[in-house]
Amino acid sequence: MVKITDVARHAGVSPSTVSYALSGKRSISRETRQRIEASIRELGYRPHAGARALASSRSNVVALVVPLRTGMHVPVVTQFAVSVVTGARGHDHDVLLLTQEEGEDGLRRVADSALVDALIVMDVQLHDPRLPLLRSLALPSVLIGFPAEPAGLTCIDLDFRAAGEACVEQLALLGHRCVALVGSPPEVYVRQTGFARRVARGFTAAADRHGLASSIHPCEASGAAARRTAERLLREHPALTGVVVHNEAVLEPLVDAFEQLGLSVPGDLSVVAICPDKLAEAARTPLTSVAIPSAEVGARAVELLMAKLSGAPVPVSTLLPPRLTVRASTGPRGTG
Amino acid sequence: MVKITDVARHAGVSPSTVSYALSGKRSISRETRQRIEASIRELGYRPHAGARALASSRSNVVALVVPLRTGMHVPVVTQFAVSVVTGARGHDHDVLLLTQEEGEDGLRRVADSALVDALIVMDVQLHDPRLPLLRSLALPSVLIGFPAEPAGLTCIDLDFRAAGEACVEQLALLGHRCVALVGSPPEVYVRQTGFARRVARGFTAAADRHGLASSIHPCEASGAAARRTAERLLREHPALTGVVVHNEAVLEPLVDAFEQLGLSVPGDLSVVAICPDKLAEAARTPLTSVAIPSAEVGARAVELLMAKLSGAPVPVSTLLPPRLTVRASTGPRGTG
DNA sequence: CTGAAAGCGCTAACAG
DNA sequence: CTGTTAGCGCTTTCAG
Repeated sequence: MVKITDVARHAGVSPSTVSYALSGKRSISRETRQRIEASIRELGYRPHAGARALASSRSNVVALVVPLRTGMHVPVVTQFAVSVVTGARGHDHDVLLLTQEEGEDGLRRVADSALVDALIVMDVQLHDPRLPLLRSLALPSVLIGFPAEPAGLTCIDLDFRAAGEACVEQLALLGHRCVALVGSPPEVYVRQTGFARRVARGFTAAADRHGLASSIHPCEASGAAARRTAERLLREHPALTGVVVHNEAVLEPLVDAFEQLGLSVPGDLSVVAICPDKLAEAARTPLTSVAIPSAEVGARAVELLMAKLSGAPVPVSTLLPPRLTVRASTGPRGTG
Repeated sequence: MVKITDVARHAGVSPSTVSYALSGKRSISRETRQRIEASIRELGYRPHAGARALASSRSNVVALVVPLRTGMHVPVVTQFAVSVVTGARGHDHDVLLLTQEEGEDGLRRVADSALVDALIVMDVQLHDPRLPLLRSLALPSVLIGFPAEPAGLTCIDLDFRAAGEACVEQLALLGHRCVALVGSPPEVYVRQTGFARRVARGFTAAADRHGLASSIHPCEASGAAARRTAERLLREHPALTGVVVHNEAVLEPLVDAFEQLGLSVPGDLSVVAICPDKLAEAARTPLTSVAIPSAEVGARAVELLMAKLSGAPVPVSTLLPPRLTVRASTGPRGTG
């Protein structure tokens, strides 16, 4: 293994100079730096991560805690994780992958052992048991999703409330008077996941504001459940002409079900989804949708974390504004 | 921060004794060990990962390189990653997440800096550019998937050739005489991914062995492509009664298309999938399938890696035998 | 602008 | 069965 003293000798300087050349923490004459850089390249030097972490109290690794629960849309989580890795690499950090399963002990373990020097936690619940720990930990952290009480933390997410509102606004604009929200599976609401509730709140608030009749329907993530939900909607709300879907798994099955029940989309029924753009575009009937920008959330989360690591102040809350794209699944009421 | 000397003082022993109590590398009297354990608990001691890595030349971290290419089924990759993390934690290791994007440089970086002490690489191509590096690296590695020449490496995967064969055997058993394989998207074949080809080989070999007419059809991962493929199959192969599908994204759309074209499954057409059991079970018509056991592959990969880390010899190749489960999508020929 | 030297916290000989 | 001690490779004062 080639070490810093090897490079120093080869370049005819002291180890500390090599160290400073690498970190940029003090100025080095142009000539010296070039000699050092040449030596590094020539010898193939790579600083020992452990030694560096020991001496500097910085591991340059961030932990990413990913959820494994049912009801989470896997591609969204994955996309997010990938953008975190990419973003972290851009700041010379690596990413340690932790599963929800490890819980608070896992967080404490990687924090106390100085394995990582910051944390990104996904899928935060309204009353997440990890919150007290995260607040007390010396390490900076960024949460994806909003707990009931974000004070003392740093949280980021799509503004799901505004997303729910935007969907209704769009339907109202098109003249619809009776709308329904097909939401996440019941267990997602039960375990008090913030984003599901926020969509529901925004949906209801906007509907009330515009004087629309509205109802909310949690839905399991299966084709059969989608079918049942569609039947129930038509039976219980005969005046229904606008549907907001916040459930990736049932997007296509739901539209299929409506059509098999004799309704055309968007002729008889307009559908607005809250989902990744990719999904909305790929649907047989491309769906008008509010994007879930996983990659952007991931990138921003890393930026926030790096800011905190460098001591910069960051906002407690970062809410990304919803972006609605009109596609083929919406139209004015009564076109059919 | 509480360090090993604090624990040693508190327990009235030397630091090395604490270290040995932790590692188990030499025997400690029952009484001493208990005193040490009590002190550790009481003080909340957690060894500094960097210091430990520096002194022991072991980071207890393994790198996992995940693919990001199109045509990979995201849930399969994710499931695999999760089982690697879980397995690694079971051996007191953590997992560093790397993306394919980083390529060979990324591998070299984490290896040379001693950030990790072993590698798991997914989605290995037949002539993967990382192979020479992996062969030359001092670190042990395990590959998911088989390159053209696995000598000098450690590879594990489902036996996709046998999987392709098993599907055909099942169809032959049911009396089918003309079969087709709907495969991965064309780009997967083009970039020479081993598993796609192996399925095709097994499929063809078994068909020939049983005297069945057979054909192979790569298929894009979209509903529209599934529909086109279905139409084409019926047009070009009117005698077709058995279809093997190795493409998670088109499973449901393909069956839907067949039915919309007037064929019943399994009445007129039997369908066998190669996909995760979950998908096969969740389909509207539960699909007879050969399982893609991501979790098992991940767990086994970790076991192989840990064996290598401990110096034990491991086989170059580990092929998991296919497991076929009969569900509702297959039946004897001519039932319709 | 550069060097010398003192650790960072832990492990693993070596010694008993 | 336990203690002493010499590093592991790097960063960062302190000194010049």
